Amino acid sequence: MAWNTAETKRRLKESAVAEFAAHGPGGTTMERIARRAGVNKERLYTYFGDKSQLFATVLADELNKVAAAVPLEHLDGPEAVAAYAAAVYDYHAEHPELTRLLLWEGLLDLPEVPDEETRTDYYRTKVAAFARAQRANLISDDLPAADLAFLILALAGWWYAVPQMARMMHADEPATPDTARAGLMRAAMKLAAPKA
Amino acid sequence: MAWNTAETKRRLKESAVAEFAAHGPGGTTMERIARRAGVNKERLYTYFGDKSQLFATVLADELNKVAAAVPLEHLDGPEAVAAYAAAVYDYHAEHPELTRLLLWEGLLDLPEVPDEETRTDYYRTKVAAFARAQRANLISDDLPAADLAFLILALAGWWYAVPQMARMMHADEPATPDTARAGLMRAAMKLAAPKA
DNA sequence: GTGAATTCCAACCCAAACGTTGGAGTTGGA
DNA sequence: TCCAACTCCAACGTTTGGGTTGGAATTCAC
Repeated sequence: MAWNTAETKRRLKESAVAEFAAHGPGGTTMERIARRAGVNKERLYTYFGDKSQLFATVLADELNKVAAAVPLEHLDGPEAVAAYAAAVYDYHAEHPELTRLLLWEGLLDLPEVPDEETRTDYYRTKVAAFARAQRANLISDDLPAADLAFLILALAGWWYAVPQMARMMHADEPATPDTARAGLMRAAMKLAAPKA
Repeated sequence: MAWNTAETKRRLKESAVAEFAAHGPGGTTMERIARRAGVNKERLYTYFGDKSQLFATVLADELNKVAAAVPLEHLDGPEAVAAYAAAVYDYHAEHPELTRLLLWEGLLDLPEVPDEETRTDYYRTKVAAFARAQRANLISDDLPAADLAFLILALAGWWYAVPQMARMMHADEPATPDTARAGLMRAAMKLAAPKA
């Protein structure tokens, strides 16, 4: 059988993403990552360095995707903000591993984050879109653009950050993904609505 | 020196809360918990069972506090909702360990949570307060009460869940705890404002 | 084709951490 | 006062898991 280093690396990283997302940096073992990829453990060390380096690599590569995800060029009103919030919500649903990596990164509370520059730039473009819409009087400007953008993401992300709280708060009338999504859109719209 | 089992237990649990909150279940060692408490490791096992039992105990005891925290009897309008949001935000700031435990619990994604009954009841009272205010036409009723309450908590908690994202999104105009708090209150008020 | 460099793995080393044990000190009741 | 029960700890056994090594299979340059 021929060597295929690119494929081996890919498999290892894919496996690392899954394991780190599922169990966090502390709960993950190099052994398991390698086994899941069907590759010898030693490959991890030669390709990616030790465990913490591997974790940093995974964070940098994957969370860049999160920051870049869900394109946002033009916001022409509160409805567009609601649609954006819904798209972020859907993105979380489709990529639970990335959401979990993001939360785990938050818990590490590093003074600086892998690839902070690039990711900051991505977020900057989102904030800029909100700021433009504010200047054009298309959406409310009583919150700083960065706050507004951040809080929209909060509405979408909180469901995934504390699913147990979501379950307990909705004990009497269980929330489905659809009702959650609808409520989220309505809330986003209200946050973005310009004063009458 | 006289024995003092109650005090020993208290010290151990306090220490466990701090360690688990800081490093998560995976990153915490029984050794460190015991050392921090100035007690022998073996005490942990006789008093609390193994590591996972200890973690479950800590979660149950401490997260009950979170659910019960920030009293909320009567909401007489959007301003009261904003004040509640701010109080929750302040609570997170004062008890970062509990916030972190909550997030860690969320990441474990257990099918059931320690002490789920009791905690559900606490959350139920919060939702009920929102529902009462809605029926009295004091706040907006275009969102289900549970959704509204949950999203208010989202606004307050997201800052602590993903501090790195907060930092990156506010790169150009750094947010202080005060500006964050002010923005949060404004947002909460808008979510709760009845339609004109 | 041959040898140097590369990819891969089984087996190993060792430190860390979980959990236990045997025994010494302390208490309280009969 | 004596002993049964309890509190505590130092030291230990064992497993897990991070990281390495020696060597076999493969590739590629010449």
